[in-house]
Amino acid sequence: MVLTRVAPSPTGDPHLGTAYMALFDYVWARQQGGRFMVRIEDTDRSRFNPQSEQRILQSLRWLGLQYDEGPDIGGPNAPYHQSQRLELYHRYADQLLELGCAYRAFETPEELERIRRELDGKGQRRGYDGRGRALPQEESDRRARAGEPFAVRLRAPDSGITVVRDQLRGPVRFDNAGLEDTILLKSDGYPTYHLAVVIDDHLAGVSDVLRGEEWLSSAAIHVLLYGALDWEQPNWYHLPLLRNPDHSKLSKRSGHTSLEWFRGQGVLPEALCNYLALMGFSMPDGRELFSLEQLIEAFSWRRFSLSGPVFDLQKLLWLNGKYIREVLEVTELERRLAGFGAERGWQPYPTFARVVELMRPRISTLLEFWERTRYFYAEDYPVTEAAAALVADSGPLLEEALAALRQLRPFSAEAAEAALRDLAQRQGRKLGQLVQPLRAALCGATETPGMFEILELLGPELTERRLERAVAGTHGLV
RNA sequence: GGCCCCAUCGUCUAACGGUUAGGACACCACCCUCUCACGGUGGAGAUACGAGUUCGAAUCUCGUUGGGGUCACCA
Repeated sequence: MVLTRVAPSPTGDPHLGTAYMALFDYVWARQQGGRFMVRIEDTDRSRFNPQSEQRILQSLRWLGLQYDEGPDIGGPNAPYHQSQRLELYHRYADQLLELGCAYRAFETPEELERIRRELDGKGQRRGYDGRGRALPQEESDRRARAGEPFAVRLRAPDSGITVVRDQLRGPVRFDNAGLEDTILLKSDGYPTYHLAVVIDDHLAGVSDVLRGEEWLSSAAIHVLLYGALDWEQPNWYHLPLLRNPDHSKLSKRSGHTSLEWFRGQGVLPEALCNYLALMGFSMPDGRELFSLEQLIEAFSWRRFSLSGPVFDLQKLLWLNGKYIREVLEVTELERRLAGFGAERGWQPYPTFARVVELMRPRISTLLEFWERTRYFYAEDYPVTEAAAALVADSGPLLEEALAALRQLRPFSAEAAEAALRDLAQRQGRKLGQLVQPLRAALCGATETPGMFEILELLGPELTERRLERAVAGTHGLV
């Protein structure tokens, strides 16, 4: 039985990298008929952020990556917060101490800092020299009993090699001499990631550990712990890290990494999942547009690439546009736009459905729709510099257009086209020379859907009012 | 710097010893056209380098180079 898990740390914004891992956790578990679980790794009290957990869980739900067990829905492996599992970690830390696989270290942060500097001076970039190993057992016990704070450190083997059997790269060998006596239990009583992850994954029966490549180095520590506790190892999958355009590990510094940002832009969750899947996986037939269901159907690790993919916002936006115009039904698109707008105070209006139709091939996000169609539903629409200039230069021409449009009956797209073509011909101009100023005056922009359709949607009243304003030179001064 | 991972167009990738090295985004041109998009057609653009194995290497091996990760009482 396959059990995968994603284990976010509630320290800040819901991260794109979390979604990336969760996506493959979800897909792999579903395909294997297994389960997918969420666990909260809240063992760092200094970075804990009380809002973070709910935002992360909500982002996962938004993406459609439904988990089978987790902090808010419970399940057979509760509790799902590491902060509520402290006795467990202590029990196994004690066991490791008894086994001789770990030892107490009493150095203070200041002492450690000094040790680190000494080692660095000797050209060794490591955090600790293992001096705590020399402490006699009785003294260690006595100081612990006396209440002196200590950390529990792994007693890394001095020789031999530890092999991490990564499912994606084959055996990865680590020289044990290069391993550090990593801290397993902090002096505040909380475990570090290394101890907690091994215990929790084992106890829950996590069969497949999917995580970022950043963990590969410390995977040796985890393998050692599984061995010390005589537990069977899970299958390891270290996935490549999403990269910034400069190829560094994806970070806030050079791009957007918060899932909430993408949602706020009006990126569709299915498009984001689809795009994330493309970061490493490829369909056998090369298709780039596919649903989560199709991904589950076709997924295979053999088709997974290991080079760190650069996250390309432009391509995501293209894909999102593709979903908007080709995947979603129009009515569904209307529903999403309405829902998106509602959170920001934008309401559908009488001509909304028709405007959606016209804008569909012209937008790549939901936000873009609302931002670029304000002239359809409000009078305080923005006027671009180019539009303002065009209007200013076209007074007489607009007056003629206004006169012609006043006569327009019915006020339909067809009639408007006939009238404007006729007017342009009488003026000896190309249609565009007439329509562009009109567009600028009526929409405040030089880039919009077809003018004839817009005239019909605006209707005679708004059209006349806006043109009168334009002719009077008060355009854009609402 | 030590250790570890990775290496095909600018970017995401296909090709699992034999292909004119394919597709997508982006870019350029043209078509469509009232603008902008969409759509269509075409174009430019890659196997990092060097050895080896082989009749034959993008593909296997080694080295070099480059990029990334990691070396916290953070995850």
